[in-house]
Amino acid sequence: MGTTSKALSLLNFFSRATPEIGLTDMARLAGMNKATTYRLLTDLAAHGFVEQAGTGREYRLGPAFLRLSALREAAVPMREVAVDVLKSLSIATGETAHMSLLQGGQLSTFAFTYSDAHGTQVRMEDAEVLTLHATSSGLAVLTFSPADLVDQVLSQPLKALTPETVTDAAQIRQQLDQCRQQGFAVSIGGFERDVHSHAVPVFDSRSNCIGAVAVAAPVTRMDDALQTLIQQELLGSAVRLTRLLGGFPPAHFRPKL
Amino acid sequence: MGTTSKALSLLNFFSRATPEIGLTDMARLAGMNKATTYRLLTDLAAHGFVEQAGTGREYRLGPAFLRLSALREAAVPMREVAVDVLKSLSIATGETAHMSLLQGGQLSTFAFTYSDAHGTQVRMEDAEVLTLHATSSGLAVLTFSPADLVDQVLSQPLKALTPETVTDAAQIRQQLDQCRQQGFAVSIGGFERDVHSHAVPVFDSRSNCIGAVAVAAPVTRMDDALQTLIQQELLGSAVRLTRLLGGFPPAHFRPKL
DNA sequence: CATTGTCGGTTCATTATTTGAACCATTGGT
DNA sequence: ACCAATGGTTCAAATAATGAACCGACAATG
Repeated sequence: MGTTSKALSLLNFFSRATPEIGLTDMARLAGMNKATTYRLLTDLAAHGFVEQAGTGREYRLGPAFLRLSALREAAVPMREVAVDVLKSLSIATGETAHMSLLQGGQLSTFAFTYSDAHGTQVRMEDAEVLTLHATSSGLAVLTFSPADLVDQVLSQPLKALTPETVTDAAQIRQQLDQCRQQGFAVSIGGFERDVHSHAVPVFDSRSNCIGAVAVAAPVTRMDDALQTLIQQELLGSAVRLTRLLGGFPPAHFRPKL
Repeated sequence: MGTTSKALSLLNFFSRATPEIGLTDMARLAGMNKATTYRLLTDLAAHGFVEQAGTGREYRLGPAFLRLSALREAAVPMREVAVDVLKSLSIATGETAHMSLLQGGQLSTFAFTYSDAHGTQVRMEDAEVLTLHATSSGLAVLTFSPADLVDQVLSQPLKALTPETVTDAAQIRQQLDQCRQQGFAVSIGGFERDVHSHAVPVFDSRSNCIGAVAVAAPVTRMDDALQTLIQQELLGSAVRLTRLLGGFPPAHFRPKL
């Protein structure tokens, strides 16, 4: 791995749960020498990609991202486009709609909309990491990802996030087959208890799967009629989103509408 | 310069005006070999920091920034805090208020609010680069920056953005002296014609100047009363913002209120 | 329709940078 | 007063970055 990649990979250790990381911890997390880690962090800090909170304190993500994400959004108004599509999706289904993006092997939510049709709704958080094996979005993405990513994910021990999480690799592969046939993936309580979610992949201009659109509803509200509605709306929204983002569904994405 | 810094510095060439840059152009801009540039861009692309638009197309900023800026904002809700302060500032003055951040020698706007007190108002753009010598924010930042940054900026030929832009280094140093005494900087039509703006620096926890708050009004509306109002409100807002962001004004920032 | 220029991308011997074990200096807990 | 952390630093050894030249593809040009 090149030096640049090492430096950039450090940024992936920051998360909602651990927004600040000390030098020693970071070195251990990255499996790198402390001196190396220090120099990389210093380089990142010089460009505002990380900063140190107080005096001699831990590192956290820097202010550069504010500027660069504003520029990105100005060049490619992805979030705006996504929110538009998600909004109508959540209105049509009466449930929470969200979109996630795959970046460096991690899937994280980047936009979501709520419906006000019901008092209860599934709550989302920005930039939350969605496990690939335990969410409908993850399954949808895996289904249309290169085999080596699938193998890599499924060869590791799979963590059960709820009692309902499917952690058996063979069983997950079955789910992927089903998703390939139906065009959408399903997860019932696999990520959060009492949440039933459907997801459909989204593709870029080279037909690589870049993420997924999903609708999440409380299991108590889910019935056949709602499932059918969600599946139809979701497939339509995902295809529309793919097109709006300048992407093309691959040849092997043939949902039976 | 280390490899990491080189890679990160490539990102600075993207701007609102040039959101996409080809390999050859990028190499020329960065003054680096094409092969080097290619490898760096590839590394950046692997982490989602840049991406290629179509097939064999130019590079642009990638989707990683969406995620990382969301995480940054979750850890350090700077924008939220800033917008709150700016909102009351623009209400109090009846004019456009904005805040800019200094990153890697570049000052760029990262939040702004409008007032609806008048039909005309100064318009802002997100992530717009503010020149250090031709804007009130730039002058405010320079005033409280290390001498070497000031020297570096003023030793280069200064570009005139309007007929009113002050491009004489000695004259600018006078403006900096005045800002040091008054606590705020002023620019009349130096960046955009017919815009009269005031700015006050903002500091971090180590009392380094990290940016500025400013109020921009049409020159036609500016009179003594408005100037006094803006200066008072601005100084108060900047100090409040510095505190809210966990910063401390340095010993030599002594505005006479 | 051949010519030329430019583009993104690739190669590989040379070279300069990164690396990491050991070492400081501080801090905070016991 | 001690010990065990921490962030930060050093310098010879090892490795990764570098850049001139080179491709193949495409577009404009004559």
